Amino acid sequence: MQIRAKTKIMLERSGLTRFQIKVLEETAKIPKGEVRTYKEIAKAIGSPKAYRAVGTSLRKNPFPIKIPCHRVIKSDGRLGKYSGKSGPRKKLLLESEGVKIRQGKVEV
DNA sequence: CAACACAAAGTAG
DNA sequence: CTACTTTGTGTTG
Repeated sequence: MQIRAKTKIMLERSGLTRFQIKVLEETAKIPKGEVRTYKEIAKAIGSPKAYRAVGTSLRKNPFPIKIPCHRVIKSDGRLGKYSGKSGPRKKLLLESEGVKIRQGKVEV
């Protein structure tokens, strides 16, 4: 699912930064059944070291409807804090999309 | 300025 | 292997 020009304008208008827009676009481009690491996202938007900023941005997730943040994981295959303690949501979501989990890690 | 849904390399166990 | 520390980046409070 790709973000449309209209949506982008909407994002900018929502008070997001350029960095955010790119993060959201990249995240929205992740195909079903696949995952992308924070690092890959950061690299894709031009700041390979801003992986942390990516996480911060997704955490604030302006559009949870359009942005499947559960497809964004850590570089070593772990899910990250999205799963947290409130229950295995990220894991279940990913598994439902065809991503296999191996002992807390995404299948490599 | 401090914290954060991170990464990588170093040290310690 | 896990856990903790430091450095780097951008957003949030």
